[in-house]
Amino acid sequence: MFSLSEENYLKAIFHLETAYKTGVSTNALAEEMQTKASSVTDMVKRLSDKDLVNYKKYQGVKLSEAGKNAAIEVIRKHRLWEVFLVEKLGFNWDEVHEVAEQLEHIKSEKLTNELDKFLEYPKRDPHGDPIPDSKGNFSVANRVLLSDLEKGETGICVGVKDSSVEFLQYLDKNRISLGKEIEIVEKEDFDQSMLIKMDGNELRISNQISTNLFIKTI
Amino acid sequence: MFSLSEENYLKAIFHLETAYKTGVSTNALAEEMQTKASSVTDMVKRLSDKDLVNYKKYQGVKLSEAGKNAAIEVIRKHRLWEVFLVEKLGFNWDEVHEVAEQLEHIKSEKLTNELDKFLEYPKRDPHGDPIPDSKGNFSVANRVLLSDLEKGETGICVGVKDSSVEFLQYLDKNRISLGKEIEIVEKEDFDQSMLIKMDGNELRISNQISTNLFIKTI
DNA sequence: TCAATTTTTTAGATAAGGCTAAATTATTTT
DNA sequence: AAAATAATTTAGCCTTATCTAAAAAATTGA
Repeated sequence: MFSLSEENYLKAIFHLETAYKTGVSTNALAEEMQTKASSVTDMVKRLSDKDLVNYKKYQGVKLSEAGKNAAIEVIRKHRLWEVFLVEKLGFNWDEVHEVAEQLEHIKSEKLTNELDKFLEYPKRDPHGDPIPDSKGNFSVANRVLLSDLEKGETGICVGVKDSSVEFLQYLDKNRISLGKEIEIVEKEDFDQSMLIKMDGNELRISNQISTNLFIKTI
Repeated sequence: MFSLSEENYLKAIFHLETAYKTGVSTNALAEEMQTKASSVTDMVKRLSDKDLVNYKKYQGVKLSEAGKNAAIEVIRKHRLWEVFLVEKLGFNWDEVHEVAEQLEHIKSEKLTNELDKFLEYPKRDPHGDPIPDSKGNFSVANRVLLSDLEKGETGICVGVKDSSVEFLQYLDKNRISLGKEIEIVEKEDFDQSMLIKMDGNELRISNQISTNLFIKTI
């Protein structure tokens, strides 16, 4: 079994690896983990001793097969608990992250799998992120950013890239939620802001918003 | 907030205090915590610095009001999660302890209270132990041990004192569960074993069994 | 009561995980 | 290609929670 700290590092490395499709630098990992580079070096050595990562001095770090499996297991638990909190306990999607960060470290294979069953094997968490199944398989999304759509195109909102409380509350305030159909009425060349149409209403959104919304085109 | 270790100590002190209605000795606490007396002394000093316990050298330890509240909160969470595991995820009553030991440390008042609501404010956990409400109030049991009943008396099984896997599995094997009506057919003076009647069948049980079953007389 | 025994505390170590400051290696710039 | 800058690692220290061994206090019992 892995310690809480080890699991958090593995998860962070996994996220950086998939986001940038490259080895992860010490500094990037320190930034992600909100800690110091020297602490990262220490931990990365320990993970390397346990063969959870491949690490060579000054050359960053990559997850091994075992490390990747461990990271995916943590992510699976995190996302299942998020579904539980929203679907069963009535949490809002901006309230679940912190609690799921704790719940994701509970060690019990039976618990994870029974929870999965209880939730009827959800495919996505409340932010639209895919939930790995018990074998670690992700349903890979074919989704694009709203900012990639052109004037006249239409799509369905299927996920958020940024899942900070602030962004999620902005979306709530503007009635944007997963499943909503969005049409690009106008796209401003100067600042990339967009006028969109949703539920028959028009709404102007900045580039910072449209680059954080995942869309499935129809 | 308290560390995992602090919470476990507070819980252990609470259990020993209520079981023996007296201050808790270093050795007793070491035994309960499966650790060494010297480790207990260290921790007890830390708890005392935080005013969670009252401690004087060589005189054992007692929970302060704050310490008692913290302990009850952990116990509340433990027992609510046990109900969740059994009622919602289909765990058996001998499988829940280990997982609940982890879940009891999750910090989120909202989570605890929403879980309580989701479970419809259960009064007792799967072993018959009372669940404190959000204010920390226990429904105190008026229950006796099966071993206290005399020949001819009848009662309903309402809880177990020992909730080890072994004992619980023994009970399952013999179809003894909470809510069952039990009649004392015969009581053996020599070894205190009993012949009991349950569901129309007779069963002989040892003193070790009857001193670990809580009964409500009718 | 005073010696023997038991209980509890102190002292000194250890391991995980983190920090700061200094040293070292890589990468850019000129 | 040397100098400047950035990234990374090392060294040494801190905290929490644990341990063993030894010392001290409390209790028991002859």
